Amino acid sequence: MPELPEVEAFARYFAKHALKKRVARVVVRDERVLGVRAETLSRALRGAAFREVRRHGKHLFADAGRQWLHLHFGMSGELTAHEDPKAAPRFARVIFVFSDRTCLAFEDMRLFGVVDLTPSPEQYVEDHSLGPDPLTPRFTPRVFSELARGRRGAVKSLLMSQDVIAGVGNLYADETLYQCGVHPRRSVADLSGADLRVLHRILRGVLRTAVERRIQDRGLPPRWLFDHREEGKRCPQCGGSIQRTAVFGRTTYFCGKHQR
DNA sequence: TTCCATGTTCCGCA
DNA sequence: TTGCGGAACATGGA
Repeated sequence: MPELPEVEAFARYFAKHALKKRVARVVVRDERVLGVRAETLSRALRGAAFREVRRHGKHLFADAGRQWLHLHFGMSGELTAHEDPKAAPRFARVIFVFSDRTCLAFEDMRLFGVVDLTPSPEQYVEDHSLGPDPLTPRFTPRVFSELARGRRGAVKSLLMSQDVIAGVGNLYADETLYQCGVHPRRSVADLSGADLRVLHRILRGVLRTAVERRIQDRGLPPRWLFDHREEGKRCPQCGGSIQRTAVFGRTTYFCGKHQR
């Protein structure tokens, strides 16, 4: 489930369980999640202590001194801390073992995640043409309007394009449009300046609320679309019928009555 | 057994 | 150039 709010919760979890601890060794159980050679990763981290953790969109970065550890969670990645490395679960692909013998496991059942190294978060963002993180002050309504200007595609595509906004995936794109009452296939060119300002405000509200909930390990509000992602279900806001379609190659749910 | 899944990337086409 | 559809990646669950 890792989109921006989940990754923010992972960042807090990382800070709690891994920051300021010295890395004793790195156990690579499955090299397929690595973006660097196992030996390179080990050499970069062994003996180092993570000094700071940062997040940009769905990407997590931890300062290991000369380099930063970069984690991307793909479809099914998550972090879990354990008292004993031997207790790390089945899908733990990489395990960071600390000198106090506790460990942090990068779990990823479906193997779409990535563990690698980068010179700095800024460099990574630059190299991968990531857009601004929508929860930073830099992401103003004006910046959002400029990013949207000139785009012809569907508004859902805009929200999910990582080079426009970093961190919004399928679920939170649907959620935002649902709360705005905007149809996911509505053309960006068709949105007024006022529409874009509303979209910007609701997007940030959705993400902020989701971050709070995820940090507390709670579910999302019952009146959100989130728990009603099923064709034919009743819309908790207007009683309309939830529809299913595909936009931007992803399964998309929306209310056929109040999203226009 | 078949279909589907919260992500990214690449190719081909309009 | 931009944007989109579709496929591919790997694996488990409904």
